[in-house]
Amino acid sequence: MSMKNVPDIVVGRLPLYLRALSFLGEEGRQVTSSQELGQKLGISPAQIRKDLSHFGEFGKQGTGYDIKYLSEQLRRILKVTEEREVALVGAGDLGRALIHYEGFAGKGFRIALVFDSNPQKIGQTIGPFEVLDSESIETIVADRGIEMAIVAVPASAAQDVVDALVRAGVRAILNYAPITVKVPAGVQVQYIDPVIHLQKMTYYL
Amino acid sequence: MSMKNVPDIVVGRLPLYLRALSFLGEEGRQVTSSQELGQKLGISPAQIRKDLSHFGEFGKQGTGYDIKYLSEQLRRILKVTEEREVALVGAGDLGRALIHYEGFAGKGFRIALVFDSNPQKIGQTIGPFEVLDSESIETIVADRGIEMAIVAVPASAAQDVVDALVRAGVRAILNYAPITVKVPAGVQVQYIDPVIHLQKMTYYL
DNA sequence: TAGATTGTTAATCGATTAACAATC
DNA sequence: TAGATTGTTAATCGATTAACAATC
Repeated sequence: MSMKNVPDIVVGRLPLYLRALSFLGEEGRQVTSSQELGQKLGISPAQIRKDLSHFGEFGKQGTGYDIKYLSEQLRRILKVTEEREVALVGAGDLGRALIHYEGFAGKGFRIALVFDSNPQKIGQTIGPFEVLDSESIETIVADRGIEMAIVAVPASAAQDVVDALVRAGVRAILNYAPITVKVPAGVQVQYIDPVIHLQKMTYYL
Repeated sequence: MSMKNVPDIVVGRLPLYLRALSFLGEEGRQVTSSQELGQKLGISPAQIRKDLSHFGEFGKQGTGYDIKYLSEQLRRILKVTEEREVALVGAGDLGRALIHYEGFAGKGFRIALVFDSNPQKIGQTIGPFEVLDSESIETIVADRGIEMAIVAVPASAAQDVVDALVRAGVRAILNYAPITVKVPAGVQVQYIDPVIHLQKMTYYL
């Protein structure tokens, strides 16, 4: 199904295209062009057309791209047409923020389980969730067939949590802990660390 | 002061090197090598040496790098030897999580001001902060000479907040709102959006 | 038709890697 | 010394851009 050999960096831009298209759609727009998208995203029009050409032909010469159609195609390519269940580990401040975050809806994800290892938090109710014991990650996540997880625990706990998730069959992890974790081949990890982003910028100040 | 023309992508890796060195230091280690760092970060040793060579010579043949010394040099290069004050806009769940986040300490940043536009939140105390009215961003941030900010408001409010920050003299913004914002040349923006990271990974599932 | 914009090719540009002399 | 690892060069690899025929 997925095209032969699309560079990672190209795949990484598709979600940005999809997000920009969503905004245009919400503004009631019907069509757009590689030029307009590029303008909004700070990416050259040529690059956008080249990126899309890895997956097919989605535009019309002289007209541009139908926003709804291209959005559908990108959702299909990215496999976010359905909402996937995501396990969240860590019910601290960040975990709570993620539970209450409304930005997942309609973008392909839904938090389905929440774990924490703190006995004071286990059993507690946060939003629509009862916090489960992290000890049960392996059994519950595996039973439910969940493939994605978000790790929002302290750095010291992150590797153990990731190991448990991997044993449970999770194949994609978004890690908020400020540590590079080890995972077997075939398991993907993405990192979010505000310090890293801030430090990148101070160099240029 | 800053070296001629170091590629962005190289600058972007320096914080990762610094973070890895910090961990090694905390483990009591004295020296490391490009090979070990590469192993931990999933980056080739040659690339690490090349990256560092943009800024000087920090290692010893046959031995490797003194962890403390290289850390100091990287902190100097990244300009995170002192703690910079950061303005936080948005005192919702995410804002609270950032206020309570302990990972900024010692990494070069300290949240110094917190703003929100919700009258119910203004004046409230969160951790050590009184929440200030977003209307006062321009005056207060400018008075205090703050150059960096974190935006943790809904997408619909983000551009206005960014505009106010820019008018206040902020030159580096970490934006958690899922929207690409417009800023004048000379102002940097970094983005954190969990949906984007998750969507990148589903492609490979 | 005239104007606009795609998809694609070829050229350019830049980043990564392999290899090794230098040297600790 | 022998072994290890740096800093750097040159080669390779890959990504971006410019340009344009095709065509809506």
